[in-house]
Amino acid sequence: MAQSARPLSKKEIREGNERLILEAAENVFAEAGFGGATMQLIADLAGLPKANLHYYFPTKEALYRQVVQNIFQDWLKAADVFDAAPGPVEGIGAYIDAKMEISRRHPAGSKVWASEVMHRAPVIQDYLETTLTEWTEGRMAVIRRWIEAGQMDAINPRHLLYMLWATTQHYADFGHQIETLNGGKPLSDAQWEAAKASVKTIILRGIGAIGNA
Amino acid sequence: MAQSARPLSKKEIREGNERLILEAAENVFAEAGFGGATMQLIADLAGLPKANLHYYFPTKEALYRQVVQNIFQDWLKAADVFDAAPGPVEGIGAYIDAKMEISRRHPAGSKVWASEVMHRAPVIQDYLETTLTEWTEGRMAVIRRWIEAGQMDAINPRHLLYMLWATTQHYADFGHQIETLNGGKPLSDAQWEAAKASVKTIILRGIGAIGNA
DNA sequence: GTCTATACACTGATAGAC
DNA sequence: GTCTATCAGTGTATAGAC
Repeated sequence: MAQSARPLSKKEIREGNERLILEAAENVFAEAGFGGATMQLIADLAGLPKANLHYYFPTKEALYRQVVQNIFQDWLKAADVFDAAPGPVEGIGAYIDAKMEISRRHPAGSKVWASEVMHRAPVIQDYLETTLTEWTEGRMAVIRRWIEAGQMDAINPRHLLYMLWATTQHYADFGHQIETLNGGKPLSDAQWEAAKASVKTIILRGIGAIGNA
Repeated sequence: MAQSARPLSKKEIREGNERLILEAAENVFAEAGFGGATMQLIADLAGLPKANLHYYFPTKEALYRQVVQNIFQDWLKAADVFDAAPGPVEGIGAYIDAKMEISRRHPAGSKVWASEVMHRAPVIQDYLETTLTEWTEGRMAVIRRWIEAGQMDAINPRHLLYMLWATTQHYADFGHQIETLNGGKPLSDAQWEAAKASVKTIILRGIGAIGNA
């Protein structure tokens, strides 16, 4: 309601519309896939004429590319908790919490990423080969240090990371299946807490970072 | 090379062509998604004219539906090992092995299923509500009996099942990402064995079904 | 920067000869 | 049962007035 008098600058208009379009695009790409999504659907959801989308993003693929890159950036941020932690209980525990929270709050982004990877990453293959590869190596080194320090069992670090990704993202990517098996209702707050607790308990016990109850 | 003389019966021709088409369709749907797949691509991969596809399957959606139903049937079969087992070590261990083997041998099917669920199951929603719901309830009952018998910890059975699905299917659905992180090469036999061993170790220890090494 | 009208390509599906 | 030719519908992208 503020700034009712001053007209928006061109930069502000651009940023506002781009955000509108990107948010709508993320949802439509998640629901329908790249091929099933149409610029018309995205335009309708964003509340703009279709031609305006092509004004801000030259092609459908350019728009899609921006959506995927934004998602990737969010995920990298969520991983900061990993390094700062003194051991696996804190580090992996916080990482599970962070990724489960992303699955809950931004399921569309997770689905777009999953779809992109399933289709052999036509748009973000370079990210997989550079940024993600380096990130993975770094986190594997952290896990190896925890193992050497006797803070957890000698688990294969790579497959542990895959299990963390798989389990947490499953709650977003297969959210519809989970909801159906929950009687058609979204998980309640308590059910989300139970999910997080189950994942953390099984994995942290499974790698020998905590003892039996 | 046998039967070079006798002409194929119409039934044999139909069955052979349907198998060809279904196999091609599974791969194309997995690679491109439902919206991105075209009847032309499927026809080319099957080595048949496009019009023949419509002779055997009236619409693209009917063909897709058959592909998804076949995948679902395969998965139900793989779950038989669960019930026959005397305890979680054998039951869950064999289930992990079976699902990892499916991810390795039929990754396309897994991807089609994942894509279908991610898009809110437009085709197999009824299966989720009936067959899958019943199957899940049955397996949860088995897990509860194991818990009551003291064969494993009091883990939430539902979230344990989700973790089993997530972890095993990840190796198919995200196979491209895993391959990229493996230097662009598919996992070797030894690496697949390491993957299976890691998953089984973490989960079976995590639920208290086996002790520390 | 916005939006209507439209060009152009492609896809699913069918008709009809063989 | 097979296959070429084709239609109707839809999608991306753009031109051009405002």
